[in-house]
Amino acid sequence: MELFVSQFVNKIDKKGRVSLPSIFRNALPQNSKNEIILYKSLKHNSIEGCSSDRIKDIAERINKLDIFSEDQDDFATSIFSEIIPTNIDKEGRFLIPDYLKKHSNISSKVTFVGQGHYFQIWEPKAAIERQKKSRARLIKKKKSLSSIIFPIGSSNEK
Amino acid sequence: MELFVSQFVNKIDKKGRVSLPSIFRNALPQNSKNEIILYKSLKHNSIEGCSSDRIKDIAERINKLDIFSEDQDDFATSIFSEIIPTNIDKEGRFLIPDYLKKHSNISSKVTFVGQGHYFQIWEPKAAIERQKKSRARLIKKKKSLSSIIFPIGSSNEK
DNA sequence: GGTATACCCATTGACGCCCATATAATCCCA
DNA sequence: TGGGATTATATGGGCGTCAATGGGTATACC
Repeated sequence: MELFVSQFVNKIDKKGRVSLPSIFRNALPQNSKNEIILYKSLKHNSIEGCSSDRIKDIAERINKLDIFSEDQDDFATSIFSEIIPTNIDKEGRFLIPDYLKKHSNISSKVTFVGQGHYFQIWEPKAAIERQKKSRARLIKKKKSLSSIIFPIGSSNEK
Repeated sequence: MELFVSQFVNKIDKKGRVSLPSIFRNALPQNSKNEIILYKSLKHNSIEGCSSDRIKDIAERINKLDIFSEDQDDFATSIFSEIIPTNIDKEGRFLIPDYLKKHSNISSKVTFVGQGHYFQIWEPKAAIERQKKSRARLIKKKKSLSSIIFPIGSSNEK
């Protein structure tokens, strides 16, 4: 399966349309190239997107839960009600619903961030901030990890 | 099979008619696009709706329960006694019976909430409340039930 | 008759489809 | 390998279609 990788900044035009980056379009499965699914990120003020195939997989798993169970009800509400299918036009553009724009402070430009099986849509400045933090966290983790991996007689270089 | 997904707020007109959202109409099976089944939610002050095909599915599942069990009796009573088949007109609108409106405090507007194989109809403010709670619960449950929701919002970076 | 519901038609705004252009990327051939 | 030619991508805008809504009227049922 193709993955969503790399990063792109695109404009939102007067009509609210924005181009899905070409290589993201190519990463969509053959049978559903004209639709993507958008939803609020559970962790960030950003939007996440994926192919409809991916959602169908999840839907099947949820539907295998007991129809009268609490879990089934919770998942159904949290997931099915919060996802937005969005059509991609012949030029590869789509519309971002207003409430998702608000959620992520998006106005005139967006940054697409590949995340493998899905991608994120950020307000460009927020995307940069997020990247900095995430990088800093990684470096910090490496240090603590190295103290575990090389606990004794490790080089003292910091 | 098509699923009921996403959310829509629609108006109830003077005659009591309300449009079933277009993508919900499309999600109905080909053979029964002009009818939906309405019933009280067992859990909430909301209405639930689905295609007549789904009712047939549920009927089969109930049949498979032990015919002398209490569950069988309870389900049959609570489900089949109170469902309302409702016609959809040429413009895609239908009428919500008064007693269902009262049950869910509906007056001039409703929120349609996709739940996969079925959908809910809420008084708009109540819908927002319900969504907040359910989102909070999902985030809390995320880790223990990650096998199901992993595909969504699954960046595991902290 | 009075009430309720279905069908028909009209309006408005949003969205999809089509075409156009500029810039960037790629190709191809000398 | 250089440089013009071709193609692809991102973007802009016109216009027709459809969805949501409003309202008139016919039909049915009590």
